[in-house]
Amino acid sequence: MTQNANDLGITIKKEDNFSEWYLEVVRKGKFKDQRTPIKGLDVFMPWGYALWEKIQENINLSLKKMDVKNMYFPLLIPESLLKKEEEHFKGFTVEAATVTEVGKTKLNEKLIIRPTSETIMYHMFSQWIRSYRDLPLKINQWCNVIRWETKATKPFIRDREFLWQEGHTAHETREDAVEQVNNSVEMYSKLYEMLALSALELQRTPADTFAGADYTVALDTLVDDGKVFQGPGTHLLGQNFSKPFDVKFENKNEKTEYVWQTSWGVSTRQIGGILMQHGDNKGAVLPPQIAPIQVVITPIIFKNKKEPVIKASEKLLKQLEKIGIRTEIDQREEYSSGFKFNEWELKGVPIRIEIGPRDVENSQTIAVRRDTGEKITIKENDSKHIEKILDDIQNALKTKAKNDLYDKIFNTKDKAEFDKIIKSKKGGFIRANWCGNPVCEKKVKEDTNGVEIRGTLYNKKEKVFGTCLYCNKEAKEVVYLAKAY
RNA sequence: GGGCCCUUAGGGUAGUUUGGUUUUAUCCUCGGAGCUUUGGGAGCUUUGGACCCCGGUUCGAAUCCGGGAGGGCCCA
Repeated sequence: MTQNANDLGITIKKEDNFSEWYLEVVRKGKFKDQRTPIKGLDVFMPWGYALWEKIQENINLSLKKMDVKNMYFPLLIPESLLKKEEEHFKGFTVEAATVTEVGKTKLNEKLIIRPTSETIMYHMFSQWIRSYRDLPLKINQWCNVIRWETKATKPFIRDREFLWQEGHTAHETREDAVEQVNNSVEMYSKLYEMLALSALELQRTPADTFAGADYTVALDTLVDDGKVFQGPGTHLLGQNFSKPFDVKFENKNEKTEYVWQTSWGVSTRQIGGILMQHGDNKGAVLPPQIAPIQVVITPIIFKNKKEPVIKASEKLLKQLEKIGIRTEIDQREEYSSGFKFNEWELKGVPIRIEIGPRDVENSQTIAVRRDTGEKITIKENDSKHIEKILDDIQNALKTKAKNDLYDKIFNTKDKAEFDKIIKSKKGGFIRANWCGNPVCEKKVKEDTNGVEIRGTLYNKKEKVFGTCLYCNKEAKEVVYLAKAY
């Protein structure tokens, strides 16, 4: 290998310096380009954006099943509107960017670039909803939001601008709203199947609940360095917004009531999660279900032997496309085969197929698995075999993610055990018991360099098996703790 | 919120400590043109491309000082 080869590939090992490794994967796999003039506002490169499109496809299908309609709301929110729900306002103004002037004219009122759209949407909801016949109202929007991080940014994981979907629903009863929360959580766990990520569905503590919500459920994943990575969140807003925003309806008994609401979203942050979880020292490893290209065919072209190789490649392409496998032929002649192999490995395409003159003679091809590097001989016309390998890869990644998660949940029954495991400096989740006192919650985070209570299992009441991890008094809940990204 | 490090072509770097005819800035890679190649990052010829920004010190600044912006790491 030459010096050149080193520079083109991943030069930092995942196990040596996780953060730097991650940045190389993002850059060299051409997922994002960070070289913009403004911190935390990056360019999504086609390969990175294609992943987002796959996530959108998956979510849009689920939305359709739940009868949620896509809409679009304005980018700017008058400050007075954001202020209507006090907790919400407090939670978001710190990172909100505002528009204060146009040309040389100062605006009468600050316009806030949406950090999330509850307020602008519910202003409209109050005008649309009159009767129980208007409910449930279920809408979603795909958009960008701005949350101005002041310090550390990290592509996909912590950006100042990111893309997401935010779903918002209004219901007649609390029960209906809770059911929607359950449906949304299920939608996200389905998405996680596609991403081959494994997560705990955790209900956040009151201190960590979405600003203005009754409760929040979020999917927490572990990444390789043992830190927790927050995935999609779902919030039961209750009537906290419908009251200040005056979203009322007349029920069947002709009585006026406030609606019950939910909101939920998943962002481009997931892409970072995929790269962190599955990537290796050769670059990204994409789960087949989300990979924009699942199979890349690299014809090995020799002078005078080009025709049959290209012909065989095109034939295989057609076969694979016929059974719905996203396939591409890399016909570029200016690059050597070795160069192409490495490049597709950086990008994380699940299977590479090599077709050279020798293979054409033997009526076969060589498939190489991105996750294991295994070389598999595929007989001509056996495209089903390729399909099976794709399934195998998806399952292998999923299983690994699951093991990574469950291998890193450590049980502690009291303060002594908890302190001991903190000292041993393992990453991952700590499963412990908590008295429910927010003071203990706060102190624990302070004393442990940021290991925080992430919540309790959602919809699964666990039996307390010890005393509070901080005060050692009687515990009320089983909680999961971890250090967060 | 606190601390530390970094910024030289598209990417990676040498030079910065000790300011100067070694500086119209090194090497590799990269882009263009051409020829030869292609089973794990091919070779040759030719050509192109950079001192983050603003201000200060100085006869003279990539180099020293101040500020800003951008990038990164660690801690709360």
